[in-house]
Amino acid sequence: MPYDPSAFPAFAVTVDLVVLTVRRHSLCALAVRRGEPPFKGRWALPGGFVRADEDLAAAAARELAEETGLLAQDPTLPVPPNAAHLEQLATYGDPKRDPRMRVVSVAHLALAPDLPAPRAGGDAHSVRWAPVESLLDQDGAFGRDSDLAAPLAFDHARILADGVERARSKIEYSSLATAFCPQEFTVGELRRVYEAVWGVALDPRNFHRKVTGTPGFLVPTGGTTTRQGGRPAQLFRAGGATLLNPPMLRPEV
Amino acid sequence: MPYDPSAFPAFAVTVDLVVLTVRRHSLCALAVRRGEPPFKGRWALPGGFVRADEDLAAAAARELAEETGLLAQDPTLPVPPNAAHLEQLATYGDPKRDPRMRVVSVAHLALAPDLPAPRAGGDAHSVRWAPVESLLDQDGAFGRDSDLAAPLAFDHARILADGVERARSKIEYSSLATAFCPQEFTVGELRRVYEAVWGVALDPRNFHRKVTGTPGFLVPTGGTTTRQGGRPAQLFRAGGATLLNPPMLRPEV
DNA sequence: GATCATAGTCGTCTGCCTGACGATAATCAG
DNA sequence: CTGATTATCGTCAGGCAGACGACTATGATC
Repeated sequence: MPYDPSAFPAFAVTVDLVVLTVRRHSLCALAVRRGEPPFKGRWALPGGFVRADEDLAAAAARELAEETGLLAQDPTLPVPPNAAHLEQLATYGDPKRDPRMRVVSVAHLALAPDLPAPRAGGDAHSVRWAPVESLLDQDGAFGRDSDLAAPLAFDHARILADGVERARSKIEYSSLATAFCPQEFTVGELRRVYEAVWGVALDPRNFHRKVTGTPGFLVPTGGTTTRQGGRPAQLFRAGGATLLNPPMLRPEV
Repeated sequence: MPYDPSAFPAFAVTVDLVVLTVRRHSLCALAVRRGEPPFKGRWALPGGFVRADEDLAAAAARELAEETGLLAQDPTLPVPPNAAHLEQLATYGDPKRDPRMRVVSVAHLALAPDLPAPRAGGDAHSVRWAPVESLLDQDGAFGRDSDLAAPLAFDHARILADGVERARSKIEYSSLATAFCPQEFTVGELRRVYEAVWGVALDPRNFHRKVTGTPGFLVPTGGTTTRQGGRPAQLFRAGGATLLNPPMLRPEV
């Protein structure tokens, strides 16, 4: 294990972000259009270089804020209205993943509520929310006329797929699905998050029983809302519980 | 997102290994003694630089083979007798984690059966299996006379703790516990793996019912053994199933 | 060889949780 | 007022897990 500082290969280190949200009953990811080669004009995940004196999580939080205006959640602070969950996903370092040089990318996963306003910064033509199926669909089933038909740049399709799978499995045994909801939400809204992330339909009655019967998962705020139509629904906030036991298993195929 | 190859900070990238095994009913990790500063003489996780044209997984497999003679499992090949499970764990990149320079370490988790022979290569004084509790015990409860009393070098205690937690949670919902067993093993041996990893006692009858009743988890080889004493036990191999559904939840506290 | 300790294997019972689904409640659109 | 929509409560059967009794097959000990 030689440790001569001049005797190691130099790498570039980046962070790439899988930013997920639920809009219109569909799981969407943030994509940016590349303005330079390689893959110029293609869609890619947001990301950028880690600075020389910057922690990986800090770099991911900075990129997230630059692209979306969202703040990474700090457990020691009260939750601001534009907080997103941020966690490290995995690291991708295939020597050929970037044709120009050796780049190791530490991918992060961010889960955000549906943003009412377009993102701060960046122009609307080069950054957008897109349903994950269309981003992952390499065969162009979403139509040749769509500029989303081309696969994502670099190995970003793989990174996105890994991030989606992480989100899908993690909401099974944690309360992470609330990260997709605004601060106050109804049981039905939370159920639609599960349905969008898993791509299945859930029984509203059993779901209601499960989430309201799990101690610490939801705390009622006392208010009600009819924003979904129909009978007014109770509003809840996320409770302190982070681990669901027993988990809510997604339905079999 | 500027991409000028000369305009990015240079990082060193290493892989560190959390190699776990079960010996004498106790979860143990591989530790190496550092021969040079910083942290000279302290115990650390095995690891080393990623080579200029080497994939991260390949670097981890190489280090694993160098330290233990174990081969990383390749799903496309028949399982050799000295195969170990290897997966990426997480990446650690605090700017101050190495006092000499900026080093980003991609930690990997390896699960291996108890090795009957000492490791090939390396001398016995600088590499050893140690119970994870003693490695993680920073307060020296294992005695000042033990050279294990000092905490692990760098942020390796944190990495080890993350690896142990990954292993603990992953054997809940996967068949990964078989990676700690030899190719053929009994239900009782598998149960002792769970008990060692979780640090709890499990009911032998319920455990037997669960693992033999889960399709694809275990396949009987037809043989029996009495190496544990008592009534001869059936021998099994790991089946094709990798996901346990429903999972085997570890008992509450 | 009888006895004992040890480990493995098969059953039983009870309670909890889930999936399926009926029924009722409270709103809005016509 | 009627119907559509969503929320919420209840019921029931099946599956699974925890607790634990019973029996089996070996080696060790007397």
